[in-house]
Amino acid sequence: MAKQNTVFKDAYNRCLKLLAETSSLPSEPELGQVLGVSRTTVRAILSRFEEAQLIAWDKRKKNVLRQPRPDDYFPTEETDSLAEIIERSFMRRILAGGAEPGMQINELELAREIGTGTTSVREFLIRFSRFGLIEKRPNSHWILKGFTREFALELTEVREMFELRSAARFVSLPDDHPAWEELREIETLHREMLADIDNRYREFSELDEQFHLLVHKASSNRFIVDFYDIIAIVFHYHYQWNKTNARQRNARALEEHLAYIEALRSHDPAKAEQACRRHLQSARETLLQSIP
Amino acid sequence: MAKQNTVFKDAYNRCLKLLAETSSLPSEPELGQVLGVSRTTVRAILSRFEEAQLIAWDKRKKNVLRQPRPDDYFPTEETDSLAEIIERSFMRRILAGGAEPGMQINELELAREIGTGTTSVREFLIRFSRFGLIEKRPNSHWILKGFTREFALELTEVREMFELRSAARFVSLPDDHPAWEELREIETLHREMLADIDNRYREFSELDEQFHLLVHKASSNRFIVDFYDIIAIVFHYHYQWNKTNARQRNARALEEHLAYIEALRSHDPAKAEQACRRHLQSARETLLQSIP
DNA sequence: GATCTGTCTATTGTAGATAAAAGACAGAAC
DNA sequence: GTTCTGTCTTTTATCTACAATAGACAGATC
Repeated sequence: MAKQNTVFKDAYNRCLKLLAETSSLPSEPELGQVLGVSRTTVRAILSRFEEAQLIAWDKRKKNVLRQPRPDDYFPTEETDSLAEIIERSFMRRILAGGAEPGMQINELELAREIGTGTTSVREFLIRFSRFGLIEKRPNSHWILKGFTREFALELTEVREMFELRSAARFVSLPDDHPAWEELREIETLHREMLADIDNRYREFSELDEQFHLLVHKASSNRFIVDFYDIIAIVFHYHYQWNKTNARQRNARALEEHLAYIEALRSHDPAKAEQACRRHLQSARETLLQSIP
Repeated sequence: MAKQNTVFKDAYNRCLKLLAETSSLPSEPELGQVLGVSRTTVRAILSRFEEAQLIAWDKRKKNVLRQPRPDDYFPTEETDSLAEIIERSFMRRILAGGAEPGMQINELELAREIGTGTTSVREFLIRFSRFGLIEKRPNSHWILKGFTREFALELTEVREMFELRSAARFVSLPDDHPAWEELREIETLHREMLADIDNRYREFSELDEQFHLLVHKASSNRFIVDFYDIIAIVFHYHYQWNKTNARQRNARALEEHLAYIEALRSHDPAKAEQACRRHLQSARETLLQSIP
């Protein structure tokens, strides 16, 4: 197989949802826009819809014939891109399995285990190497440096420098900057989640990422914003992995975020710095606690 | 061709130099150590030496038969790894040629131009993307973000944060830390270069990199040290590219480095910070001046 | 008994091939 | 005249294959 058609399958599934809500589909370019794919893919989807007798398609007319059934959808396993699959497998291995620092990583073995070609694994490792968890020996293997205490400390050190600076920039953003509106929306989400924390605490990870990314973006510095990728991936998998006291930890973090948001709103740099420091410190502690 | 044998050719050339200075070569493992290659490659080199009647090889005896001639060496173009070739071609294109921001980058076209396969170009672009100069549109092309004024400002902002912190760490290193010895050596090189500045100012680039890397390493933070790669590559090509007033600029930078080194030596954080700031500011100005 | 060599195997780096996806262009439909 | 569709070309994502290189092991040499 040369290329997975995951783009097609994922867009197909999303298009099925659109189809469920209307009696006739819009033009090809418009669909492409909405689904974020090219017209080639849109046309492939429409052809398949026609085959499945979901629509009657004649040039500009795309009339819906019937509602989609559950078995019209492609199974979700088939809609993930190869890169996502590799990332998940790899993170599971290094976080859960025997992740001793110094271990060698073998491209071929990884590829076989994941059931994919070496090229994709190799490209993943190259991309992943910027996270500082692995290192390449040219013409030879990769070395796992491990998710160690040092790693966490180095990561949080930089994170704190960057986030403090970003928060300082944030407070001085002009009032008509769209970030303020976004901050307000995020605040609302925080309050909603906190009101129903027992049921919703698992959703915190995503909101956490959204909030901190917004803060980092205020730096207008691509290196600072890009660095947030590293933090996000570490915390993302960290949340999946370490579930002890999750409810309580997340509730506390939500409270801290709210204080932090309020401080940003005050436009007072000193208040913002203080709230930021307080939250970052507890985030750091949480992370460190999870490392043996 | 599956794999270039540049490792072999480069090691062969270096081994020729060793051969010129002795009457018999050491053991295979020792040669591998010295040349930084595996025994397989060492044995390939020895075989070739034998064919070229440079040595008489019988098990542990590797007696030199004649001195190497200039034409025994492989031409230097053949000893560069593919990655180096691609990097150079690419940097030339984006720094010298029409480097309008927003331009699309085409893997296939680049590969054809450089005369290599797409895989290598692709991997290079992935690795290079962490420098923030290009960005990928999945399933589609890369976009050149360009060596712009914003890029330089964002880069120097982070650089200054990192270097100030590293310098602060440096002054508090214990007296027996090897960094102090290295600093002394670097200082000597500075004085030597300054004494013969008219002839040697072109060598500054390399010394500059060595010095700042030493400072960054004091941070003991892999993210800070890794970030220095970006600075190094930008300044490296920048020096090659912008030669106006090179002599004068480099002389000034050398003086600033010496003041900076002295401040580090004083163990006084305030002095170090001041000297660091002063130098970073002029480095920033120099960089900005070269951008249209 | 330590180190070296001969031989063999496993893995990486790179090219080439191919399906999926993007995108360009001309003519058709509004 | 703008937007859409049909068709075609180009480019990317991925697999497979193979030479270069690394690395392992047993027996030879010191």
